[in-house]
Amino acid sequence: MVFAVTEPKMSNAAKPAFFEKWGGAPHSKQSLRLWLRLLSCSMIVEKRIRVRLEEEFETTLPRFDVLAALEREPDGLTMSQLSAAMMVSNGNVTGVVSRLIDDLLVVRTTESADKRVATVRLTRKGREAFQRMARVHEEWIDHMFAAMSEAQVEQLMKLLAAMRHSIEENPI
Amino acid sequence: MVFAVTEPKMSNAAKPAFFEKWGGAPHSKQSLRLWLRLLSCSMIVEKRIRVRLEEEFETTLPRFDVLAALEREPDGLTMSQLSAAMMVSNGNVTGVVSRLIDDLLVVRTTESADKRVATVRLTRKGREAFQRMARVHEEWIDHMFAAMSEAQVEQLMKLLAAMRHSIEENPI
DNA sequence: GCCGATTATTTTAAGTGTCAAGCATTCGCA
DNA sequence: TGCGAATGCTTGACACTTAAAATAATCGGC
Repeated sequence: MVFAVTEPKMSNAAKPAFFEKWGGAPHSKQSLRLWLRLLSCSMIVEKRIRVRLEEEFETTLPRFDVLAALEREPDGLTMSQLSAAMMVSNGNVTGVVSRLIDDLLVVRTTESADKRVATVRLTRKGREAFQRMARVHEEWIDHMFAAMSEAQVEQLMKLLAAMRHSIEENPI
Repeated sequence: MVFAVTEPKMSNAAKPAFFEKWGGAPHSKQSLRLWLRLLSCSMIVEKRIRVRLEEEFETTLPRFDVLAALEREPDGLTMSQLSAAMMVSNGNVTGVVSRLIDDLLVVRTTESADKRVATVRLTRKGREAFQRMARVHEEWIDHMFAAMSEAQVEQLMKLLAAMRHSIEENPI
């Protein structure tokens, strides 16, 4: 999981102001603890999904993600659109798509006037495979979060939105 | 993950096609949304840390994680303990540690009575390198979460603990 | 003491991820 | 019209990740 090209990077100019303001404060330790707790939740869920996708469908998360992105676009996506949608590098998408082509789940054509552009589309087999997986995938998630109340889920949604705001307002 | 990427935009056109078609009970849809939101926060922070570790220290997150685990154990850890601590496979640790040895940041010895066991320890250079990185790493995290109030952080800690409970009570 | 089972670790194969370099193709502009 | 720059994509080198096979050392029962 590494950053894609599209993510804006912070200039060094923004750094000093922050370090003086926050460095070493008690808030800091708590931030680190929060991050580690968030990360462990995320990693546990993600690993389970990976294992189950492998066990049930003999597939991987990146493959599932590509199919999910294409399922929403009947007219297909170019390789660049796909890599932007998945926030992974262009070269990475090439490999994942190649393997999906080998399995006849997607097709790649160059029907555009611009012969550089490759368009990727789900095949019927790919669409059916994805829909089968997506249904079960949602059940896994629902099951894992079953012990949380609606109120907790609501509250967590709000706080994560706040976190995301904070992250995006404060790029490193 | 595609889900993480597209999640923030899901209030637009993309949502109905996927969710209304495959969503089950309302709680289910909400669980999936929660997971996607959590994942996107986690991924953004993680990718930033990776990029910054590379830019500032020419190192990677797995290497940093190994050093962090060893820093807490002056007597070192065996390869198995290390792989358990990092929650990654045994074979994976072998490669990361090998590269750290090449850089003289850790040492691996077989001083135990049991000659199968390899013990890994930080070198002085490794300890100093880690401490330098850890200080800045904590500042990055603190900076990214700076816009959140103490109360929000507290609340989020509680809710994530609840989530973790739910996940562990409900293995897929 | 010996031999099979267990344990610790490494190796291997395949997939995922990055960046940088390379190859076509197309665009922009003189 | 033609030529250098920009664009879309693939390839290659390297790191990380897993599961499974291989290797090596120890343990246990006889």
